[in-house]
Amino acid sequence: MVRQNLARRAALVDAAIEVLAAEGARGLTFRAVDAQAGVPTGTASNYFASRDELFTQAGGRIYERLQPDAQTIAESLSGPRDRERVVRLMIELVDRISAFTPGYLALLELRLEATRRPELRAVLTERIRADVEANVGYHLESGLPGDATSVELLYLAMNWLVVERLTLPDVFGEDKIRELVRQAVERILP
Amino acid sequence: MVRQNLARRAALVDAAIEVLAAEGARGLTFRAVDAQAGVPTGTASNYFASRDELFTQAGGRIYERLQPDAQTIAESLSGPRDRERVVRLMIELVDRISAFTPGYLALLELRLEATRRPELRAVLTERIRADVEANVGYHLESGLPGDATSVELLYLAMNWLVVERLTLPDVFGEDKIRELVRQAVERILP
DNA sequence: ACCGTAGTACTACAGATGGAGTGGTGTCAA
DNA sequence: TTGACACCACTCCATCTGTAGTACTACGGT
Repeated sequence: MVRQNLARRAALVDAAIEVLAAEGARGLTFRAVDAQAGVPTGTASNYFASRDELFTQAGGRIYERLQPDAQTIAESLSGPRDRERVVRLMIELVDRISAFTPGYLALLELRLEATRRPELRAVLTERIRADVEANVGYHLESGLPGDATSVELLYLAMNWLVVERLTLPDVFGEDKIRELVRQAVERILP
Repeated sequence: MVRQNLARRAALVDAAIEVLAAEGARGLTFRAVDAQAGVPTGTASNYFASRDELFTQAGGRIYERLQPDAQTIAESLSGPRDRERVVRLMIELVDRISAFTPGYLALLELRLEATRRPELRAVLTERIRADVEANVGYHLESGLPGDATSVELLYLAMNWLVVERLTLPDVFGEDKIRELVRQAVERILP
């Protein structure tokens, strides 16, 4: 029988994210999720019909957890709308993502797994397209400098910057990363 | 006994790259390499002392195979040194990487695996740092427009663009990708 | 206060897969 | 003849899935 305990279901999905980051996509098994969540063996089996469901639900959940909280958004809407503000927003973005390292690594694992699972690919494509569009829309409405293309280019650069930082931190140092964020904004924005 | 047949060893490393792309890091096993290379079970065990060695050797090999060939380099050194040339170089870069999809996907798998294997992390850090430096050096010496930071920013943007293209091709379409390459160059270069 | 029922938590087991490591045999060439 | 190698076989071990079954808990009805 499929279990309905929503708190436990959420805890299992969060555990799945941790497992993805720590063990990779192929390590995402019912057993591993059980262990990570600290619940008895067999529990995840009772909550998810298949591994595929584990992947798609993790993919749906990660984006919720990577979003800025209300306070961060509110702060970003105050003050001058200049390039310096965008620099600070981007630094905040990179730091926020880095603070949820397992989530971002899990997202990369899911992207790679999406090349093998059509259903997961559909979920991620939908989420990420919406995220990019939301960022563009937010940026344009807020009166910050830069057009849609600027936002997309910043999206590209910031994403890979985070990849570098999280996977091979010694390629660029911390200082260099901050500097690259600043330079990216200053050169990409008109 | 450790085997010395270099041709076969190379074939096994190349097979390892294919396995990484197709099965993920955790799927990189001696058995899987044997199967991919079409050699009898147990062969990879005779050539590599451990899975770790398989990872590091794959990491070392991928970058050789992602480099442009001599002809491409020669062509890039002829003609005018303007932004349009850089646009074409970047499009060539993105297409060349996309043409070796398993290699790039394997590299992503290796980056993720590097968060768990210090030895692999050291190898990749070394290779990638050298690659970035080489690109910067090449760019500056060739008289193309743009400074070191420009090259680094293009590196960031192009890498994630390839990630998008290879993992979730429907987020941006093909045309959009070309357009983003062009826009990246035009905005990042002075 | 009692009891039945539904939904869960937890345990256990059956069945199956797949991989690591190693030893041995046959082959070929110097 | 000797050394290196291709190929094959076998043992041991770790792990996963799927499901059945038991124990617990809360809650509504009486």
